[in-house]
Amino acid sequence: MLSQKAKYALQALGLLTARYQMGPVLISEIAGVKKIPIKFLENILLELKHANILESYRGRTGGYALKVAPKTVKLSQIIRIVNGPIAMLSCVSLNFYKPCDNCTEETCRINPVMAEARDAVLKILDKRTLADIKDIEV
Amino acid sequence: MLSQKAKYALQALGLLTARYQMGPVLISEIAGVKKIPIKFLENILLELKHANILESYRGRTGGYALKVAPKTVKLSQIIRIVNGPIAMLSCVSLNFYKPCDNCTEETCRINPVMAEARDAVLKILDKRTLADIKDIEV
DNA sequence: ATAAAAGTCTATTGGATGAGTAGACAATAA
DNA sequence: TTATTGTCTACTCATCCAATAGACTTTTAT
Repeated sequence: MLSQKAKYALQALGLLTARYQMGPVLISEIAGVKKIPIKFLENILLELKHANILESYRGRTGGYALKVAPKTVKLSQIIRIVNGPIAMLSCVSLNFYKPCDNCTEETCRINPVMAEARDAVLKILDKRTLADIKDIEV
Repeated sequence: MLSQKAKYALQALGLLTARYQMGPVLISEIAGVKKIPIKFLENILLELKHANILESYRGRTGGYALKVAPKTVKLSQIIRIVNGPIAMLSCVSLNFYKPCDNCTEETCRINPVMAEARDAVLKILDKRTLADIKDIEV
């Protein structure tokens, strides 16, 4: 299951996508619309900024905005940033690979099934972008 | 990511599948072969027994054994028992459905993507059974 | 009978992780 | 120059997970 943080991130991005190229949006506005604790949302947006998904402006007319075109940001990318690996086992993770304890990958029969499951999910999450989760009403 | 408990469960089931219809296997033997803490493994096997996947025998010649044919037990079923929902959001879970907070499923654009991802995983995990993760050497 | 060996079950511990908070700081526009 | 906004580090609190403890029941072998 996705973490609360990941859900909030996707919701916030849905709003920011709808406001793409319409100037920065205040953290407090996003928090208000999406019912997200503001200080928690700060952390999340900052993390997405560090990952180069968002840009921010400080001072009076500050706020957050999408840094790149919505269609260029895959959902798989967002989930990896705010939620971690997509695979069910670290030993089949493409971006967070780590061998299991006591698991010889050569003879392990679980590994190939989980690799297949990972590919199935990625097939979905790689072809969907922020444009697909854009808020309808802004 | 699957929990440690789920990994251990799958490993233990791999061994018990290889020993199907060969009499009960001691918890201590499974623990030894698979390097699983014995008391932890006890809990896991008991849970699988309560879910009617395993049967047990007490006393001198006791142990655990598969209760049903390996091919009849889907991996999706095992994962739900020892790890919980397969879906990434509770609001798209088939077996553990629970609406998200503040999430109106009618306008939510994230929901349908996650439903699609869930189906993709289930397509894999529903067609694979214990027979597919059976240990090679016993 | 009875002792040894096995699973059963409830409760507890310790550590890690997650959600959320606090507060000082830096930058910017009016 | 001041109010407003984001930045950053650290912290708290609760929950969950992995693992353990120990008393209990059942069964088999002697």
